[in-house]
Amino acid sequence: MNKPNSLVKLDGIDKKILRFLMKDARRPILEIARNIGISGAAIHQRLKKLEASGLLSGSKFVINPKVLGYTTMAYIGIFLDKAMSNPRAVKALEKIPEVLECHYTTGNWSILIKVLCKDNEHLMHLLNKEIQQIEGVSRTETFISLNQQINRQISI
Amino acid sequence: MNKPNSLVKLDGIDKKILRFLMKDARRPILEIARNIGISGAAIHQRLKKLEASGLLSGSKFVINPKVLGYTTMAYIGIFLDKAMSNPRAVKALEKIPEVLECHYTTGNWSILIKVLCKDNEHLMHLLNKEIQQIEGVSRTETFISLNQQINRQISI
DNA sequence: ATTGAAATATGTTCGTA
DNA sequence: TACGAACATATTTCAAT
Repeated sequence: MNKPNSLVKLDGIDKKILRFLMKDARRPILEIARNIGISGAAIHQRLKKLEASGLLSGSKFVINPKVLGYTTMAYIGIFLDKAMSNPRAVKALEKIPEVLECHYTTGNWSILIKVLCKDNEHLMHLLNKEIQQIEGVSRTETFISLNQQINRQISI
Repeated sequence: MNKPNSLVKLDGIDKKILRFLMKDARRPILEIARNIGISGAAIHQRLKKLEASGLLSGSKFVINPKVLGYTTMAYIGIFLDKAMSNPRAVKALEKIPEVLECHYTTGNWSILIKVLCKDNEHLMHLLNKEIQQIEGVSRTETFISLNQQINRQISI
């Protein structure tokens, strides 16, 4: 990792390499090398530098939850009692596998979470038996995603 | 891809393989093979089957936007005029690279989007000069993520 | 479904420019 | 930085069980 506030500068070749790998992390380096007309060793060296800079935080296999029967995604705004500390709430939310994201936000709520459930019944159970049961949670507002139309990373 | 409504069943070995690759898409298959005590050829075959089933939607390099100076993430609820069709709004949003996610949601708004900006000024510019300028957008509500505390995929 | 072995391709290191 | 060559690993295919 690099120093906290140093910004990384990418040249055109870095960007080309990253665009390939952001779309497909398993794309062979040598194949990318042939595509952009540079040696594999050079790409290898650049990737090592980018990793050391902290820009690359890893790679992931992306799985399609629908194929496992998870078809209901929702955002839930959570109001916490004044007494309830955010870290304790987050700790409780971490234990719920359906919770994929958790943000401490400005605005109406204390916390905004994204959840993934099999169906509406599963979501209802999650709300009533898991989320609402967390000590300090006073009220929730749920927004079901009927359709996710954009899903991408930062563009470089 | 498999047939629309067929659900995939994973056995323990599939899950082990996927857990490795969901954490690190470039982990060599042979290394996973040695870890779980099965041949590389067997893993290769299982992955091919999982890919054919539609469960694997690919792999991605994950980059850390902070290192590029993008430190402000926000969710924006968008109210659309009755006359405005969702698809046209989505088309306009697709052209804005700061928009990382877009959901058609139940509840207050028509659309909920996630955006990534360099700072608050950038976010303000995005709101006033880009989002609000889209024809049919009547009002927005912004929630800045002060801290993302959970970020993960479905657990298998 | 799984295996080992063979053939092919890739990852990695290093000396040099 | 980039290169090519050499070496170490990994991927992929296949016949056999």
